[in-house]
Amino acid sequence: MAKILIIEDEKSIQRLIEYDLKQLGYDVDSAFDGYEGYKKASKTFYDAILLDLMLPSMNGMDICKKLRTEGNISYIIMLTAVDDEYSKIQGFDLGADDYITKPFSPRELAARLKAGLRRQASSTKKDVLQYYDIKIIRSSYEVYKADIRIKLTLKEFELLTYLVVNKGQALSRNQLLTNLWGFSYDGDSRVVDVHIYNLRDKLDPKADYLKTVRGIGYKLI
Amino acid sequence: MAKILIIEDEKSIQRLIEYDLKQLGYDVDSAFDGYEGYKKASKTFYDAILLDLMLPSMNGMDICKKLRTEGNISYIIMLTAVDDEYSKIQGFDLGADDYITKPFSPRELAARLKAGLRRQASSTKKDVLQYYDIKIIRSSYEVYKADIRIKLTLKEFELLTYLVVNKGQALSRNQLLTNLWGFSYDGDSRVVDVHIYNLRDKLDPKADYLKTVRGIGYKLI
DNA sequence: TGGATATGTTAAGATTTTGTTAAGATATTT
DNA sequence: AAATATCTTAACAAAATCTTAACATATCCA
Repeated sequence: MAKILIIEDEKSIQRLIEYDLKQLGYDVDSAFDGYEGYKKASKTFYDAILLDLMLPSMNGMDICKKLRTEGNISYIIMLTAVDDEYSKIQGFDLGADDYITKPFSPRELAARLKAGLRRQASSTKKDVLQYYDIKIIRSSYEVYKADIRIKLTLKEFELLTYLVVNKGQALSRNQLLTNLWGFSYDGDSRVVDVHIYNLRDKLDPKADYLKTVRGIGYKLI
Repeated sequence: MAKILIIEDEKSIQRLIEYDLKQLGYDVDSAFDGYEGYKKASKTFYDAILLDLMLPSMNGMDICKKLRTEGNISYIIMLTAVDDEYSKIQGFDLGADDYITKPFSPRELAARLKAGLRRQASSTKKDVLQYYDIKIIRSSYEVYKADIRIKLTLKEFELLTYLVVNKGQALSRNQLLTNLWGFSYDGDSRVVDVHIYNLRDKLDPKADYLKTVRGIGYKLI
């Protein structure tokens, strides 16, 4: 089921929404201040993000803008008490997909969320993926690190893309083999390790966002 | 920048779209009923037209049909609240290029518009295509490199045209075979490779804008 | 601590993919 | 029908990439 992130500091509202969405079968996660929410959203992929406008430590608009700049494609719904046209327009401008004014009925939220997610699902796959300063352009098979082109082989490219798409998750060697090689090797192939090594080498020998998960496989934090 | 015409009678929606598109740098014009919209569209050229289905004085379908009959080639996106397959099909049938259901997110509209305009600009009925110092004249099947005529065979011509229209994208052998040969070969034909080789040879043996994307196919950078 | 297990690192050679050439097949023109 | 042009195939050469295997190093757990 779809993963939803609620970024809302008012506990009463947050609890209500979380309860409701869980009842509807969504996989719900919450953050209670702006920065925490931003970190969560940029680390893990959520199908949708419910984003309060007024938040401690980092406001909704900034979070939205920053996420979009990083290539985040979650369906973002802004929650706010401010019902004026100005902030509504500004919200859209910064990349929100929908906008809902407090107080709202749970039914309305659910309906909009459902509609949004449906649209999301049908909308085309993103061509450009961004992970910090790494940019992946799928249609041309190009990768840039801080705007400098990095030449990757096909397997490296596929591996990196898969890691970025599933960022935050630990991916087992078997999962990688199955999804990128097309079948699972008999247990103990070291192919993945070698490609990971080469990828680390090409991307940045010093950086350590490509973590080893001992006993499992690898993940991008 | 591209000129866009919005034909929409609901002021709130019209204002929102207009604001957004202007923010994105488009040159926006609006009409508030069907007949006014039709007159504007047939008098002035717009790169794209956002056309509401339900309008006073002349409905969207009729406008679309009439414009197409007159040879209008603007990129037409239909806006409608009616989310049934029937009117969607009919919309396309009458010559709409895309179709978007209300309520839609401005981001989605912007994305579709951008994609549509890009398609419009590069591929459609342009007779002369230019790629650096290479000029392709489709109607006469002539190719010039720095104003010097280069004689290409038909397949070479088609291949080059396809590459130029889709420049930047890596094109798989299968995609090329399907689109230029009309069917996909059983996996491992080398026809494409040979034509690419000849094309490189004729265009400029030294230049390397026609890149090999190992494991995939070819692309023009 | 020290052996066991997992991962990092390297490089050779196996494999796959593409470049290149030319001959034969097919289509077009004379 | 012959001549010509174009396309496709096949074969070998060249290059890039992938995989394996081996050793080094790190981490875990008794």
